[in-house]
Amino acid sequence: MPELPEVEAVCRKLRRDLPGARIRRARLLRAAEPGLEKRLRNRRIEGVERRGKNVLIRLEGAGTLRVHLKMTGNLYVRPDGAGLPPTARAWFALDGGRRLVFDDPRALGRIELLSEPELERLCASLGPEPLSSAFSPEYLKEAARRSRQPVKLFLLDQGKIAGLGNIYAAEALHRAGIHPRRPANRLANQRLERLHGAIVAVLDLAVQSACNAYRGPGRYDSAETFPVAVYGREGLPCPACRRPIRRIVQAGRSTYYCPGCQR
DNA sequence: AACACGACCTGGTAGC
DNA sequence: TGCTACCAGGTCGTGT
Repeated sequence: MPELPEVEAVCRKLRRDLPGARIRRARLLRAAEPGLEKRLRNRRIEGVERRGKNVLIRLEGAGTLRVHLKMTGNLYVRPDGAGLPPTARAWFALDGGRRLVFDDPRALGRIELLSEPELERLCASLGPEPLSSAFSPEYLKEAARRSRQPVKLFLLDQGKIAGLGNIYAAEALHRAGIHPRRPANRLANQRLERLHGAIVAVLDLAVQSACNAYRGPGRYDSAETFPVAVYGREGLPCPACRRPIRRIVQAGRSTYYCPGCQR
């Protein structure tokens, strides 16, 4: 799924097409409550934003459409004639003969309409944006100090940092030379500063990769261009020290790391 | 508080 | 070929 970088790429593309467009008709097959369709009719789209892994589409006088892509969701604008993939879970007829399509093979993604207070509550439940100034080394030190969680799980907690997911958390830990099982509150300040830099560097690069990796309808192929060091590479040599990458399971999810580089 | 685990869903692939 | 088992970039609710 899309983690922050892929969601950011989706938002940037939508931002070229959506602002100012009007929703003529909405079809929500299984991604939202059916009553939503009527409430979206003839609404004008004001803008597109991202918060963590959420796509936020602001509607004039009607609140904000929140789209969560979960594992396999994608959101894009196509001409009407382009047809719908069989896994399209929702689409929105726009003016100008275009369609906003929510494609989600695994059907875990969700669309909901949030009122202003609901939107505020959502945003308040999320930690700082890792690519904003709110995510400082000082913030990371303070947050880590209060958590005894293994650092990998700490990084996945959206309430602490918004937008990191399984791939880039593992990649950031590898760059920072930190073992994923190490408790967050037992990391020295210097190592947390290094982790902070690694998170920002990994996400910056991944956003670039995700934005450049556009290959065609509904694909997010950042993995094609992002230089993955550990994720999904069990048994393959670490690019830094050549020792074989290990896979462990934390909270039911795979974590990949290098036993040589990460302590 | 912290952690494991199942649920939500479908599809791709490795192994027999 | 065809079946099964397991895996998957996320999150939430429940139980210990």
